[in-house]
Amino acid sequence: MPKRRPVTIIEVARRAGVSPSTVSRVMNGTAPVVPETEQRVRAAIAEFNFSPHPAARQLVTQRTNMIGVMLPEISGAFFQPMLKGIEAGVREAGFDLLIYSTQNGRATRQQGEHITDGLIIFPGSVDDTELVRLYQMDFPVVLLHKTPPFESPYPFVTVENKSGAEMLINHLIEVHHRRRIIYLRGPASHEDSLWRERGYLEALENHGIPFDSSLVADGGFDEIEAFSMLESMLAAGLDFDAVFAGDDDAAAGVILALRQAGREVPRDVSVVGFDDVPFSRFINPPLTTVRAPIEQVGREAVRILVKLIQNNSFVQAILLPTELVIRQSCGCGE
Amino acid sequence: MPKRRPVTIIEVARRAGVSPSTVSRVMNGTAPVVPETEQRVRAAIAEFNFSPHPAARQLVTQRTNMIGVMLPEISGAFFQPMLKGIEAGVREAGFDLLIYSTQNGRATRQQGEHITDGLIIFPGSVDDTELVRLYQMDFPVVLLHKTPPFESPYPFVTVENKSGAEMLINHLIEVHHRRRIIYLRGPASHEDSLWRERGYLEALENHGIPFDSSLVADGGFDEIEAFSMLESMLAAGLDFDAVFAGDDDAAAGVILALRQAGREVPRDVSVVGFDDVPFSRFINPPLTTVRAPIEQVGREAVRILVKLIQNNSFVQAILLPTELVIRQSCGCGE
DNA sequence: CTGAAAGCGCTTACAG
DNA sequence: CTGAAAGCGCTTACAG
Repeated sequence: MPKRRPVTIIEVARRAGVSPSTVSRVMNGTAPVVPETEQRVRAAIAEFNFSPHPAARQLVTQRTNMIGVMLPEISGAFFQPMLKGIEAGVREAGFDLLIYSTQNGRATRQQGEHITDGLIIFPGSVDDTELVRLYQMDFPVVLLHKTPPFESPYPFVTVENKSGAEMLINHLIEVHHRRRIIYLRGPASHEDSLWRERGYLEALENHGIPFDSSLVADGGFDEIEAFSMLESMLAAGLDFDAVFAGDDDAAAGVILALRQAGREVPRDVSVVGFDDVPFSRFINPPLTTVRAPIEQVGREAVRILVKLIQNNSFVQAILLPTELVIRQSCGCGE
Repeated sequence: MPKRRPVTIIEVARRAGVSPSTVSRVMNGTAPVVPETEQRVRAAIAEFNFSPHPAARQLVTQRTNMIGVMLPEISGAFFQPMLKGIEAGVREAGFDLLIYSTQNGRATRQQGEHITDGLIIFPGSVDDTELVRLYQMDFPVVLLHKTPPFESPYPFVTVENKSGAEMLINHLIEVHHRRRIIYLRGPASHEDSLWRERGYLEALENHGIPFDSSLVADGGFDEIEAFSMLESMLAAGLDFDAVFAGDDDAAAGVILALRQAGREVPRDVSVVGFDDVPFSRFINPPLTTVRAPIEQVGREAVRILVKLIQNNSFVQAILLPTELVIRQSCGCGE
């Protein structure tokens, strides 16, 4: 706790021989000020290295100048580029960034609307009734990778999951002649997983491959979880020649489990992921995946949120395109 | 911006038939209140779902209940576990987490001391004169992976870089008989890099291997930078049989450059990293490295910072132990 | 145990 | 163009 109290607007005003109102006006450019006065004020501000106390300003303006992001936990390779995009956007817009990780289900979010001018919300961090409550009080929110509940039509931004997954499965079928393709689902709260599954299903159907429910299981978009799921599928003697791991983290776990079981990737089994996170090109073999513009998703979300905060104008949804990235885990370029 | 103004302490007081003071006292447990009154107050609070306005409280208590972390940019695999540890610590202590990425050198930090009760500072994000300024006003700060300037003896937490690097190099020399070992430095502002270099030097010396300055270059603790550095060393025809990449990110870049040049890892060249970030076990070949307890570093830093904020009691420094993690990029277990 | 009053550091009508 | 005053929503001595 600072011993030496920071200087206030009063002392600056006194120094410049004006009223606090005038200092406020030059700082905020909120009313015309005679140039000569302005000079004196600026000099005093500089001399004291004055910066206004945010809490005081917040109290009267009712704006916090902060944007919050709510996420269930800080994990996964996905997280870094996403946060990077959000941070960049927030900074550009002149806001500060508050991180809420609702880890362990602790409900700190109660005050989310007090401490923040708007919220960016990840799947799994805020439940629908809370969302509705926020909507009813007109609080600015943008959803990430998640469509809003009917009663709170907030804008959302996500990526083309379905067509991305379809490209992936088409490739596996058409180029590598795989037919027994496992799909590992993500957490139930992630719509990404749902759409990817639909893409998977549709690609199968388009190629006349009958759906086998024993090939679909939970991978949690997570290395460890995908690893153990694959282990048990292997132990159960399941017959398959490819796996679409759900995302890249899960794909890393899958490849490890396969190797440990003596199955060679991609010779025996093709493995593909989703997202193209930074490490995907480095793993063994380099991962064939779909590039999701994660960082850009974060940026867009902030852009929309800031508009919401400022003008109340808003778009309904943004769907960013995905792109097939062929490396070697599918069987190409060996 | 919320249309429906949130309810204030006044309305709660009115509802409960008491004064705002009393409501404040039951909320903060700051003075004894007759049980029966307390009941009424609690009922009113619950009825209105009241939560006090943070800015108002801040203004009078001069505490923000926020901890800030300053970092130069959100990147590197290192970042995720570190932030995870910090987040967990902050949450545990009942604070909120503010992220300042001083990307592009934008100086938002000006108000860091206003908006935050204490700061966790990464190398490269805040310069020494700013640090001294903060110290002079008794502002709580903990440094990460960085020792403080003489005039501002803040506590810091870091890991055993030197002995970690030494273990690594010893292993390369003793087990794999490497003698021409490249060391790739990190950014100049990172003391980690310095200490690792010292460990490298000492291990060399202990084995009677003469130091060759042409084997030390900049890798930036970064995939891309390490990749190009290795490319140019290769192009220059430099003779070497191992590379200590500085950290794991750089190691990934190094391995890629080596492979692209037709050098096989680890047969032709051993490669080792530092940190043991999550992806290191997945790359090809699995990376031999040193495990730095990154998440724990974050947690410790918060713990110390919170003590600083509360009691002003403090420790000088914390040095967390590192541990050799042998996988295959060094040449083991092939 | 409880209330009335002052005050935290700003901004913003309202006068002039 | 500028100042005096009120007020943002709390907390905390000060009385009682």
